[in-house]
Amino acid sequence: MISIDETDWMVWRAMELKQLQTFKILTEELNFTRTAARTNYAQSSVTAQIQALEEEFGVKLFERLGKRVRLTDAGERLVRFTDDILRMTEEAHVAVRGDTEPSGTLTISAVESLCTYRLSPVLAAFRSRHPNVQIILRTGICATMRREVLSGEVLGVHVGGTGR
Amino acid sequence: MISIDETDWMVWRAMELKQLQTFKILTEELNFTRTAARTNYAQSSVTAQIQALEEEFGVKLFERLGKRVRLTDAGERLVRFTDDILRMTEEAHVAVRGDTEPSGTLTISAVESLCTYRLSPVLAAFRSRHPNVQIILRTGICATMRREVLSGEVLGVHVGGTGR
DNA sequence: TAAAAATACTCCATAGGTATTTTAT
DNA sequence: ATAAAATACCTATGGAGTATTTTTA
Repeated sequence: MISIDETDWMVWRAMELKQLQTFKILTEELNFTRTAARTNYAQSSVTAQIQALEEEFGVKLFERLGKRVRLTDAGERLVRFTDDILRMTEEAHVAVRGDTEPSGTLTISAVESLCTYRLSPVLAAFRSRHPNVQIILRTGICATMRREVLSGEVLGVHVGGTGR
Repeated sequence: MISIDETDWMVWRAMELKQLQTFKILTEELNFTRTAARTNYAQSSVTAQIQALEEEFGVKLFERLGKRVRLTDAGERLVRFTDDILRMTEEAHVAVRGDTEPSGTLTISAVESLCTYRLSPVLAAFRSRHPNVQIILRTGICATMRREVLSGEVLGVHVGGTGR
């Protein structure tokens, strides 16, 4: 006789913060398409993420009533936790960096060739490490980097002062 | 003049629960190799996960002193959050499933061929959906499934009564 | 019939593994 | 000399996208 139990195995954890973030926004929007827009996912990706959560929990989180989307009871229960969990991850970010994190403004003067070939990857790395530092490039145009920034090749950076 | 700022971008969220789980175990073990064993990752994967966290936070979480590994101050700060975050995800699992989740013992009698070719994938799926159900197979040996279970092909299931 | 979610499929980034090198004791 | 972490490299998985179908108001 073979007995299968799970008591001394860690529960399989497929749920990820990324999904909880999407879930949270969907609870606000109650609309997959708008949620996709807000999260920069495709609509089908939102569906997939929510389905993955529903599969993990073994319950439906939303009722799909044609054009109406409603939270189920299980979804209501999850919402309380996700708010806390996501808030706590934000706090962790702040707390862990602590005081050691430089902030302020960094102004860099450079000739264009240097800027093009050397600086942009360095800045991308620097910025990912020190997001509280405002970076100002004191050079003419630096077309290549500007293109990279605008096209999103340099992650999470954008050219300021031009609207938005 | 090009000005780069991040103020109206959502903070990039790369941190995932999977990594926090590994981080937590590493804080207990203070040893990458043992952590790999406990988490069923390769040692290099543990390194990669921790490095990803360190990159996201922009600080070292552990001091590597040759054979000694120690938590940094930043690591100490993170540890408080991860405990809460991970505990909360566990609670979410329980709460969301609520009363709708079946529990108890499921006993199945089957001939060995059925068990081998049909049952084991079904059971794996069933079990991932209903982890509180104890499954008992009432057949002779069912060698194939036993092998799958022991070798980990059937995720998170193990043969009970043989001392872990 | 229109608006929204689910499905089918495709692709590629990357998470994770293996093998090796580096490092500190 | 040894034990442990980092690195280099590769591979396969699955997350995310596009296009399409299904659904129901």
